[in-house]
Amino acid sequence: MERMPKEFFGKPTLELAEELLGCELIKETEEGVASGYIVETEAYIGAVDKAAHSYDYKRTKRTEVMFGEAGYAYTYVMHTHCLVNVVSGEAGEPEAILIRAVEPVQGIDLMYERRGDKKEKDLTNGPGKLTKALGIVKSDYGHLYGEPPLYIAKGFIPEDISVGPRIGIENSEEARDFPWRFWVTGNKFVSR
DNA sequence: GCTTCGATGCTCT
DNA sequence: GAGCATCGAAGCG
Repeated sequence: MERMPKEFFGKPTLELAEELLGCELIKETEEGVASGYIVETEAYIGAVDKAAHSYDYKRTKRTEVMFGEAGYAYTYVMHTHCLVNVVSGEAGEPEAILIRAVEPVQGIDLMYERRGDKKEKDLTNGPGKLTKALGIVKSDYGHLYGEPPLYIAKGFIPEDISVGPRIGIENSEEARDFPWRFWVTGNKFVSR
């Protein structure tokens, strides 16, 4: 297994969002290792994106990590769920890539334990589901991807990639139409 | 304190 | 497969 070097994350956000598809996202815990291939991502570019927490360079305790260098984890707790992003873009630019879906690879038994007795497809086909399945928690906030317990490694090369508008941001005016969602065409673990 | 953020997992069909 | 109730934390004033 080959971990991504920090330099991998040092490219434009939209480009990185596409290249993350097929990469393996790995989380190590005391219970064991769980991982999955990333099959769906969304880019958030705070400077122009009303759907982002960091819109208009709004700097808070929560968005702070997005202003830093690329390659760090931005975990965001919403309700009972936890969503995970990869910080991208130049330092000072609040940009990140939300991981929306993965395909289970390692520790599938562990995922069933965490998620309950569901179909395999339901383990990780949503942003809140995959964090629970992999055991990603709020305290992973600010962790650098590349070091255990949370990191990204090479996976597979997607045959075909689709691009389209993002999901769940209807209240974000023109930002809702930005084609900043990427997914592996035809993969059944994509959320929809 | 009140508002603001959206996904999950029911149920019903 | 569609509609709806429900859930917690952070920001802001």
